[in-house]
Amino acid sequence: MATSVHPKKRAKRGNRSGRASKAKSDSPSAGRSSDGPRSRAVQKKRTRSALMEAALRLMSTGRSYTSLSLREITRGAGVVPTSFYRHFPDLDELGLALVEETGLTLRRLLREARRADVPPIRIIAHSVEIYHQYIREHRLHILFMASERWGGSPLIRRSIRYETQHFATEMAQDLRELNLLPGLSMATLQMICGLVVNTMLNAASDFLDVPPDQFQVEEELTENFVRQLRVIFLGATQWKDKV
Amino acid sequence: MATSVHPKKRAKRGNRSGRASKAKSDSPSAGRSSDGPRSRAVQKKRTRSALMEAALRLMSTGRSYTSLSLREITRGAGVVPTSFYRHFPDLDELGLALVEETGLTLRRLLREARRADVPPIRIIAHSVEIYHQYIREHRLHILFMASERWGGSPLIRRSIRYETQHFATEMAQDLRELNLLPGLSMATLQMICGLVVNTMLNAASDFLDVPPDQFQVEEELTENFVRQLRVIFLGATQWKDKV
DNA sequence: ATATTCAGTCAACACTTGTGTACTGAAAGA
DNA sequence: TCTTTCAGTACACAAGTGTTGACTGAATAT
Repeated sequence: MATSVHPKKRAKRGNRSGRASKAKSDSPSAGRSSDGPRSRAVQKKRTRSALMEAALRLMSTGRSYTSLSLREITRGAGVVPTSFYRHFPDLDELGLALVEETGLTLRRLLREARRADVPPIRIIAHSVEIYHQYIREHRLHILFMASERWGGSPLIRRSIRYETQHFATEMAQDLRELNLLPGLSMATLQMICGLVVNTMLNAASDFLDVPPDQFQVEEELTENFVRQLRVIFLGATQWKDKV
Repeated sequence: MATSVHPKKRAKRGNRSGRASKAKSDSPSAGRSSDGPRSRAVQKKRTRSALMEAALRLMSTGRSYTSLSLREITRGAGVVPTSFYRHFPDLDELGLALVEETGLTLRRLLREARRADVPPIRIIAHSVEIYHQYIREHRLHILFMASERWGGSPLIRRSIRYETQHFATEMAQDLRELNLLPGLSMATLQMICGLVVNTMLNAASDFLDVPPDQFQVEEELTENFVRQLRVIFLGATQWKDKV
């Protein structure tokens, strides 16, 4: 307050940690505390996911995964830095675990959207609703996926690419089975689904960049997203595979 | 004077460099060397762009901008770390300068593609060719733009978003003037161009992740990109604005 | 000719970083 | 019961970080 005689320092990059972090030593707080059954295996899993969760949490203020440090993450998980190596050899490996976890829930999303017995005219809007809700529920995972897709680590990038391609493929198969877009080759369906997935992730990123209380903006973004999907599917119905 | 109680805490960013980085001292090498006219102003500009160039160069091996350190950049520019502040108050500000520079060349691209008097059937393929070449020429700038679009710094993100929106708007105006897609409202054109721009940037990212000698893969990606644009424009021609 | 400006340098600061080695103590295995 | 395993800790180290303040000397301004 009064002490800010210093010339205005520019807001630095993302790092707003919040904690004054006077603690000189790394502070264990979840290490081996009070509650629950303490079998070795479950405790290990617990810490492991505490680490993953901490990483996501640190990203939730707009920072990129690559800019997180090992120490920050362990600090956020309430564990001493060296403990990290009991779970992952590497920060990259933590990232890969996150990708995998996200991929799992993505597939669950697809399964849910799949058994939508709604009239074909409503199918886009309905899927978007599911997706919309999904984004809110798994906010941080999606954030991670969408922003590290072209982020700093080549390994993570590759892994995400694999996951999204897989996702697109499954989606293409669904389209085929539901017999929407009849007469399109699998390759074409795949191409279209790739476009859809990209549009989904872009929309998610846009979405997650607005503070969660801006209802008006959310509404607009969703509207725009639905329209873009409409354009794509409109184009898809007109597509003729060359023979 | 100046109570030396600096509350400055925030300064971290990951450097997971891995390289051995032998250079112990910061090495000036472009500071005030040999060639050319040395007026103060031009020399300043020279160093400034050396810094920007260094940042891009460091990113060209797959690292994200947010993970670069100030010292790395100055080292890459052949200048002592403290010199940085003569040009930018901040790493964010360097990033913003890069965004601006990229935006300029983007607009040049658009101007070039605009005066394409090719038959409408060829217009997509032709534009893609221009874009393709453009990506190769400005590889690093595009890389920066496409990957920091959802990268670590909120400021940079915002700035890139602004730039791409601007780009989409100009593109929409072009479409209107060329009278392709007649009968679509400006809002709809804007929505469609937003989709196109996203697709462009996604394609660029995919593209830049492929080592530059993989001709086959490049070909495939381009093909896919063209097809996706076709779907979009096909959809656009079918679109009916509600009245 | 003299004074001023200011891009770049230098040395030092307080701090964070990743990781190695040795230790601890409770859970699991015998 | 005794022994082994191993998640988490404590401490240490070399190396990197952003930023400060004082200094230098050539290009400008007077």
